[in-house]
Amino acid sequence: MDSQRADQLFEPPPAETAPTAAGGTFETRRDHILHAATHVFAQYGYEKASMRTIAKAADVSLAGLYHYFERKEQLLFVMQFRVFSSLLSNLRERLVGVDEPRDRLCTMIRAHVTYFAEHMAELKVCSHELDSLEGETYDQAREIRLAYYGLTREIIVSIIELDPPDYPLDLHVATMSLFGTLNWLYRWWNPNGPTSPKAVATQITNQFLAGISGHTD
Amino acid sequence: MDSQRADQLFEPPPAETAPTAAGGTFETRRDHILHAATHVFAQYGYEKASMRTIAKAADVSLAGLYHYFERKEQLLFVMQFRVFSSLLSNLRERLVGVDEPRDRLCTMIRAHVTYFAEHMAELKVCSHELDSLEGETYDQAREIRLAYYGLTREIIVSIIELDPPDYPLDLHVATMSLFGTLNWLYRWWNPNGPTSPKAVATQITNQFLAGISGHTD
DNA sequence: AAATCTCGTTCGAACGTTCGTTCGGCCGCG
DNA sequence: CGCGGCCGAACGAACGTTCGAACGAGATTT
Repeated sequence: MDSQRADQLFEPPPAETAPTAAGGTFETRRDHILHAATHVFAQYGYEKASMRTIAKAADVSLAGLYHYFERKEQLLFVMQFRVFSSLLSNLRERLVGVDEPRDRLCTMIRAHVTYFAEHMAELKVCSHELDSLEGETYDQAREIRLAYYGLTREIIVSIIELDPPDYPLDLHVATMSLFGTLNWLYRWWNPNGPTSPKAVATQITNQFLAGISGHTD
Repeated sequence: MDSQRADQLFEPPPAETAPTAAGGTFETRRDHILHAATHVFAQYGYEKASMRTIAKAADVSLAGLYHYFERKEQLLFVMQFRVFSSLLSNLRERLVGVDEPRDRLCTMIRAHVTYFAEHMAELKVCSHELDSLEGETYDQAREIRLAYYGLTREIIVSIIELDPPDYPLDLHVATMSLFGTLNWLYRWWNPNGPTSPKAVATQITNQFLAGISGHTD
């Protein structure tokens, strides 16, 4: 139970344990399994993905899988928690030194789209399986999502204050319409297809900026 | 098998069969079950929703449920097909006589948001369970979705031609960003909450119009 | 140096439950 | 009497999870 506490998820590798495993340290094997599970979740969906399928994808036995993760839910939780956390910390890093509100939004969207392009399966699962966690695990994942939302909303607020649009604009609606666009990407966009990450990020930024600052003439 | 052919889904009630059922005609009971199933799908998700739960929600026995729908998949398919069809036909109706491209977009968004507000569970399932169908049923549902997409895209095209934006704009990206905003509504918007359907529709319209017609000054 | 022990790692096999689906027959109306 | 509507009970399969044993390498004992 406590092994799912957030503050225990990023412990540094415990000194120098010598593993007999075929892949390296405990953490390395754990990451490998999590990575495999993520792709199975992305392909089949959380409910339809079975522990047996995940075990095969990770090249371990069914029982061996349970040596690294106590429950199926833990696979989803740890994955979501890591992704949301790195998404947020990555955004905070990139925003350092960027002061102009419009530049900050541009940075946020580019960071998100870039992260998506590099971690498609992860973000697909994070977008699609938001409600598959329950109880405390759901609350913990939700907490980070809210921080990510809050940060984005503040950026939008500062843009609005700088240049109010002609029409009344609800901030929650504006923020969620941006997240809608971003979180829907996994349904149609292939980062390796004809439309480059940069092109998508630029257009979404332009559209959204013009949308909330725009003047309906 | 053939009972899932699209053209057989909207047959008028077959003359005057006299049902012994507690609710009326065969079609009436079928609709009642479908309605109950939709809400179970919306609450639990398609995979996690069991036929037993659906049967209880519809107030029929498990075996009785199979008298109206051959397979679980058929419940989802018929529901999706009906919703997409009425969404499309409803939009076509409302667009009759509306010629100004911006008015047509406004009509489209208002129609979609209104439909969402009145059929929340249906659209939630349609948005979230797009990949839960397989094979021919998936293709049939996809076909109507594509028609809906095409109609929306054409509206956007005509707006662009009327007033090109300052920046290069990919039409597919623009259309999908609108659908992203609309299809993400079910995650956060409550039509009975403080933000009215009209307010949401108006703001999404304003934002998107300013977004694709906007001039980044 | 050999024997014993410890412990993290791995697995085959099974547990109990729930799933979608089916079958045989009961009921009541025309 | 016949037949569509309906159901209790069961089917086989798949699910998440558990258990006990085997394995191998390092530490400890003899």
